[in-house]
Amino acid sequence: MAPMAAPDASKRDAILDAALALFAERGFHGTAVPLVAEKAKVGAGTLYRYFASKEALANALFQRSKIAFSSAVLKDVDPGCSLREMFRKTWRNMLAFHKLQPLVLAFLELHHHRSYLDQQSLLVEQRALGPIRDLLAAAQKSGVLKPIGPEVCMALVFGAFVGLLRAAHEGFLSLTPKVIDDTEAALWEAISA
Amino acid sequence: MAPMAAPDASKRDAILDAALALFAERGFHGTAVPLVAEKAKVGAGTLYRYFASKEALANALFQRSKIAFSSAVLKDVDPGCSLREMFRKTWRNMLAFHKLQPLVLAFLELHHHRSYLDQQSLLVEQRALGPIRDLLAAAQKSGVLKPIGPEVCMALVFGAFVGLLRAAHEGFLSLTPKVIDDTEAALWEAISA
Amino acid sequence: MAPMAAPDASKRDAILDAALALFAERGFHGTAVPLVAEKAKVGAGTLYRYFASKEALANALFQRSKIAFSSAVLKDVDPGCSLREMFRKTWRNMLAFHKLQPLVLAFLELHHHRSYLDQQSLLVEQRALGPIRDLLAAAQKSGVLKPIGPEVCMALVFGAFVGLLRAAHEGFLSLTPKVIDDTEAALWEAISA
Amino acid sequence: MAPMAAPDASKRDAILDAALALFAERGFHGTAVPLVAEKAKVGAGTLYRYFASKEALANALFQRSKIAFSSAVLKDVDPGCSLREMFRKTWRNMLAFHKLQPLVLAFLELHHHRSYLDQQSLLVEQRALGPIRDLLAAAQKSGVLKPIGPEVCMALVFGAFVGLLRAAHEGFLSLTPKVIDDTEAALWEAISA
DNA sequence: CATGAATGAGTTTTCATTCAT
DNA sequence: TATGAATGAAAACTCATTCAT
Repeated sequence: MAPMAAPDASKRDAILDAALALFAERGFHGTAVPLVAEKAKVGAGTLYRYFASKEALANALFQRSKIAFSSAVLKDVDPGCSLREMFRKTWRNMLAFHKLQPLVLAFLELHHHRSYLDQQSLLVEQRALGPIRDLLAAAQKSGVLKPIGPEVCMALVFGAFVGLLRAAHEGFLSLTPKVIDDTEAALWEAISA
Repeated sequence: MAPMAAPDASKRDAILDAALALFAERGFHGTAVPLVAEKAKVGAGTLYRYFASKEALANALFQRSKIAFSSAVLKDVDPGCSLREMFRKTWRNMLAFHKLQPLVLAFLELHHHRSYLDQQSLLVEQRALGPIRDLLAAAQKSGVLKPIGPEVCMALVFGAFVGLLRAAHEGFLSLTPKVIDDTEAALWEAISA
Repeated sequence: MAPMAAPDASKRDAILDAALALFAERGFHGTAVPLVAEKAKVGAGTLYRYFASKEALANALFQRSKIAFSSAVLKDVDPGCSLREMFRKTWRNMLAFHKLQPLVLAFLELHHHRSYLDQQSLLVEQRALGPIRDLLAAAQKSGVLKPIGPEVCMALVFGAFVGLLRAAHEGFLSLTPKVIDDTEAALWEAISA
Repeated sequence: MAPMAAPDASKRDAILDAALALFAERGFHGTAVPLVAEKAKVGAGTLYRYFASKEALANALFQRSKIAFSSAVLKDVDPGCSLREMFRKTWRNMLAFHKLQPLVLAFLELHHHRSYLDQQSLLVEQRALGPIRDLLAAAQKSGVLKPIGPEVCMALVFGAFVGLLRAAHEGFLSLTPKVIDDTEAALWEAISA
């Protein structure tokens, strides 16, 4: 009944990609399903062969996006490096991801997902943030970071990141290499002990 | 024809308040107009005597909210004080505003308004941020703050603020006085020269 | 949320009447809601102000129909009469009802309602048949009727009645006064001791 | 173009059997074609190699069912016997058929077929009932049965039969041997002169 | 003026049928 | 020949907006 299995993965991806672009731009409630289908170049009914409902589509997209971003954040971050170096790499990863896939972050961070996220998606979100949280917790214990709690630290850094994206998105500033380096340095001062 | 003027301001406010609660919770597209009318205890038709359309209502609400928040941010900030003191006051104002009117910030910051904001609203937003921007620009010129551009500075601080709100909203942390003071100190380190 | 209350009873009745005609002809699943609305001369959305769903409409119609028919069956049946007389009156009531409101019986008896009837409707059906069942049970106890159980007796008589309706409906026979009297006599022989 | 001929009779029967089960339970309009195909363990497209349309399938099923039942009714009815004996045998045949193939009668009698039956099906129905009608006509001429017309007689007996099935189906009574004998006797009294 | 019942265009979703494999 | 993924027309239902009262 619930066709979560994918007979044609490329079509499934096309639908997810179309949904990403539209949800990022207009939000979940502001996007009509036939519009997603049209952008994915499939019939409206076809979409329902891959996702049981509009909500199921949004959840699948949310999970794919969360995993993609959180994987990218810690990519090539060498645990042997100093925390200073790891933070620099992490920050650059985040901005590189934004450059490569701006829609993923626009979808994840510019919108409020509460009204349709299911348990599974919340779980995925928790798991995705786990490694980052753990890293911060260890760094705070070691005394390199301020003892303000890993959640607070994440909220500050990630909030600032989203703030920059949003400002860039709305044309208030441009994410030049200088801005990236400046903000990275500033945030390191904010969180380092 | 276009009844932008309101014969009964209290009724208009009731509609805006109802819209605030519902838009903050479910977003613009997820909220039905008759529901707003019901919550405001007016007839659905009456709402249209005060606002030309659902979009017009959302824009009016956005403007009221932006102005309310930006006024609160600089409230009682003494220009004679040190910038350090002014920043502390500003930060506390932001969190006090959140405590008093959490829905206003939930509406403004948890949702994406692009799809319905009109020129007027964008203008109001610009104007509301002007004084803060000017203050930061002056502080950067004077060398108290890092020379990272007032927009970047605002994006960092305000983004971090929203990040904290969001994390609190989703239950990851609690905005205790200690957290407020810690984050204020951390962000001052981030932006001060 | 569920608008079972009726602001305009005549419109509600118009919808029920339209649904009766269409459901009787094409059945529940074979009838589109907009068709019902059109026949009732209301907008498609209006129908949903009076009935929460297509199922709710069908249940309301079922209940109205069951009550109408079961009331008609025992109408003016004098408990002082002989059972023979009461049966004759009952039989004539059933056929008179059919003549007056053929659609009600077509809806009730030509279709299968299982897939959408709710608990309330089943209860109404039970209650509607109660008096008839009781009458038959008493008559069997008194020895006037064969001791075959009131349910069996009802099934025979009512089944034969529906069989006649169906045959008439399909053009195999005509319900003339002679047929009505003949069948009444025949069925009396079937059930009387 | 119209593949009324079937290359593989067993597959055709599987489809008819699947349709029988589903149509009996949910009715024609309430049953999805892919569901029929799935239950028949054939592809959805295959079904259309055996039946030109959903309607054609329903008509074929109706005809098969009508013929099966009407054949069963007069099975082993010895024309040399008394009419009393023939009626008894007929009645038992009907109930035996119900016991063996309850779905066939549920499909035929619990639903209304008007909206999709074609001319051919109506003809088959007529022909199937012919022998029974002829037998009754002869019996009425001979004076053994009441002179109420063979159609009326059939409507009474067959209607009562369906009434019993329906009551049993809905749990109001159980078709025990005693009930079967009692009703047979009662109906004989109803129709015999 | 205020209302809220009425509406029809728009929403999500289903399904009879086709056709590329 | 058999398949089942694909489809778009149509289903049930919602909602921004209007207008008679």
